[in-house]
Amino acid sequence: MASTMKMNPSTNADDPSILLPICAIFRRFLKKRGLKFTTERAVILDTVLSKDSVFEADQLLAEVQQLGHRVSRATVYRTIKHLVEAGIIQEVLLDSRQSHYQLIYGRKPTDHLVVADSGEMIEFYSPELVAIRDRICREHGLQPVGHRFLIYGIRPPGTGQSPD
Amino acid sequence: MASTMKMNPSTNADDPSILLPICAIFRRFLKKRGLKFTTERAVILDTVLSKDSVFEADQLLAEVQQLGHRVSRATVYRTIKHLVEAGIIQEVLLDSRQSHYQLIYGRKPTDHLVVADSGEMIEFYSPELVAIRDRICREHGLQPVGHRFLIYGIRPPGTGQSPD
DNA sequence: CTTGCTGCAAAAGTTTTGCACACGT
DNA sequence: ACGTGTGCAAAACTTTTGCAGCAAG
Repeated sequence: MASTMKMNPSTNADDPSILLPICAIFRRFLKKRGLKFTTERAVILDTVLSKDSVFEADQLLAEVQQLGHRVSRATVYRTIKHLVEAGIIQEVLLDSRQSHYQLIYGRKPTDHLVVADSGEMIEFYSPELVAIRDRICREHGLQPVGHRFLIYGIRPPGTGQSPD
Repeated sequence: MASTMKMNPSTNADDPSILLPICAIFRRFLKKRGLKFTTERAVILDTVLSKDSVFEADQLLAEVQQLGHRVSRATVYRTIKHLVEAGIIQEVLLDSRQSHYQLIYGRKPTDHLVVADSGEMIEFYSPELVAIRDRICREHGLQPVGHRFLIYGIRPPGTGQSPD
């Protein structure tokens, strides 16, 4: 277990000192583009920040509305796009039928180990993988700007977790 | 460039000796499940085999129809599902709006380096990456059954390929 | 005030499904 | 013959868009 960490790789609460509050980041981003920081965008951002793992647009909408806010699906989608552009969240390719997103601002890049049986997802961070990624990029004359590592595994027989 | 190969990692024509013809594989798979090997399925499989890289359902349909075959979109989707179950093709997560597939039977697992600017995709195979993948899986008590590595890179400034 | 934003509902795009008929085994 | 498969068209689903009124800077 030298290089992969099985706990949550980083919670933003860990050291808020080095980072501007994400809200400020977003406001600055919007201002720079002549866009407005509306109540809806604030509420959506807040909800995003409360999520500790991967989420979907529809789920986000549901949570926002459950909190009693009047926000439409269209606004959620529109805001997600801005959050991605602002570098606050990232699209995570998990499944081609629906978009998944993840908070990234101020977090180490995380990858996912998916338990094929149960769909359970384990986050991990492997600097080795990143090193290889960078080398492969360089070998092709490119500059790495991101990656997505998805590993699928099954529970070996007799682990006591058999699904059927 | 010790571990990544920049050419097409493997063409099925390379050594057909060790593998059953894919068509036979598919027939066997279908028979085992009490399913039928229809003309439509044969034509779709043939078209899949002719593709040397990632493809989409709609594109596949278009090609099949261009060859003068009367196949419906529904059948293409249904057949793709079987091909995946048979282990002949694999879904490749590239983009969350549309499913992408790739022939995998008899091929080394390949990963993709995506040039963010142009969308160009470079296939590569890295045994190191696979080794790390296997180790990470084992560390979590899982047995690796697959993976997906997607690296995004940009052309460094002054490479003469500037998009704008 | 000006400009962008929101909600709504309709549109767009991909994938799935129900049904009546046709075809492999 | 039986049980599946097929095409068609409609449905289901996620995401986008046009528009009229609304709100942030």
